[in-house]
Amino acid sequence: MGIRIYNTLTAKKEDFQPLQEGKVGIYACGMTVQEKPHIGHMRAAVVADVMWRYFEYKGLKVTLIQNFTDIDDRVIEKAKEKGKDYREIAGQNEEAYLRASDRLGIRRATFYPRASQHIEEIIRLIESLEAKGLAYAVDGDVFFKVAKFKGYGKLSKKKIEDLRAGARVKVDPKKRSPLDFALWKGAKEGEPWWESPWGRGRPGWHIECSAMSMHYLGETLDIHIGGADLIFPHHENEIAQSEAVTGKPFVRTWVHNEWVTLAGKKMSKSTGHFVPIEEILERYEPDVVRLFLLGIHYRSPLEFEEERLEKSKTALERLKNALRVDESNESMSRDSKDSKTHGHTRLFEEALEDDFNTPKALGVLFELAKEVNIKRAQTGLPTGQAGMIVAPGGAKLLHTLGGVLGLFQGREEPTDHLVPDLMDLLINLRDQLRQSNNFDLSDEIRSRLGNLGISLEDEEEKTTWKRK
RNA sequence: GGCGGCUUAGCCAAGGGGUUAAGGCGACGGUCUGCAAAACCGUUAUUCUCCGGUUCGAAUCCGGAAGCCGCCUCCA
Repeated sequence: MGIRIYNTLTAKKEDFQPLQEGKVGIYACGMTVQEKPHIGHMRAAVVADVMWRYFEYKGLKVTLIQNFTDIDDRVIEKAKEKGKDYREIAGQNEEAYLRASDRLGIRRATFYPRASQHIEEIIRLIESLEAKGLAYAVDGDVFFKVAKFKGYGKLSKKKIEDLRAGARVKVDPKKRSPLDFALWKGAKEGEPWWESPWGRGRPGWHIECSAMSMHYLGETLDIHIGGADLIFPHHENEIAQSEAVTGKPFVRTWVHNEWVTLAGKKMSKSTGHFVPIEEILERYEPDVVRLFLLGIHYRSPLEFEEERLEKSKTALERLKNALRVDESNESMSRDSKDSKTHGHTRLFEEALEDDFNTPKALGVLFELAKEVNIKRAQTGLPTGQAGMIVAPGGAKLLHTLGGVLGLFQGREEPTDHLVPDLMDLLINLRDQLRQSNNFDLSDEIRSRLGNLGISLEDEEEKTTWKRK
């Protein structure tokens, strides 16, 4: 079975076939950097990250382009508000984004182009639209003539007539039709600008993605991914601009993720109704957040609740406990011929190949964890050694498959040996107390370590410790 | 007004015409343990919002109702 992906354009799951054998080009709509990134931005990024990891697991080479919209009305507004240069605002939020992205183990995109760095390509694109009679300039602004593009509305399933009826936004009087959208905006006093054939100005919001995606990935992209709120008008407009110029299909598979909600309502930068990702990462380790995000299918809304993060935390512990094996033992790296684990691999792959069904894939991981634990219980060996017996097929596989979801990547592991050495010392002394039946004192040690965030587990042959 | 989505156990969440309706969290009982922890075993949905229909057979398909959410405007 190959990979099947739900395509917004056709409203169906389709067999995915890259344009070029063995290579996948993905363009991910990134954030407009007028505000801090929130958990919703990370959801979109994690979805793209898992796609990348799965494609790679299947031997495909992925190029992922993710833009930053650094020049746009909102960013300018924010800069004015704070009395700063727009580049400063954009830079700060970009950094915050990348910091959170790195912590969550989201792979760095191949490139992170910025709108402001591709003005030339943008201008060329607008010029060809103008030459083809699909764009018109009015007083320094340039608009796209929507009526001239057949198929407008095919992505969002909207009819032009309905849109007209529903238009409730004040229409720019310069537009010939309310549906037309800006490709280029003339600069007002005090705004950043670039020279152009239409005078000083800046690009409209939609054109940058067409220009940059085609610049890096070619005229037809395998996959374009973004939040469902971008379907209309953003992606609809991207299709219009791009296809009007090239005459080729712009994107083969459109992927849209649903959002993260807060109290049932969509998070949004513009309303301030959101939880910044950095605030969450102060309280939860990255894998907990990943588990939280992947615990529901990407096309369903996900409610942000503390309780769910807590559940994810406990659930992650379960996986990590199954994973605890003695890494010094070389049997860890052996491959297994265990048919049962092959079954798990197949189920895991089937889940992800069915439109990236991560909740189902996680279910397989939990079942696998159980297998590992059962073997451990049967052999009656302490964690490390029993882990080793099933590790090649069990714990090792769990680690590998978890890795496809971006879990257990060993980020932020302490490199300092002092703590482990001190723990060995403490455990050793406590063992002596236990052997002499001094349980009051040994329990006190355990309890006080607990207060420091360290839990001890006494097994038959040895005591293990971990951070809570 | 136009268009789309969702409703599965105490909570979260897969499934999507026919074997026992995945999995996680929680709860209860048991095993193990000096006591714990971790882990294991057992119990926790005769039923999938409601009402009709199609079918030998529906949680799954069709029609309708109710509730919730979204897009049509900046948003991941």
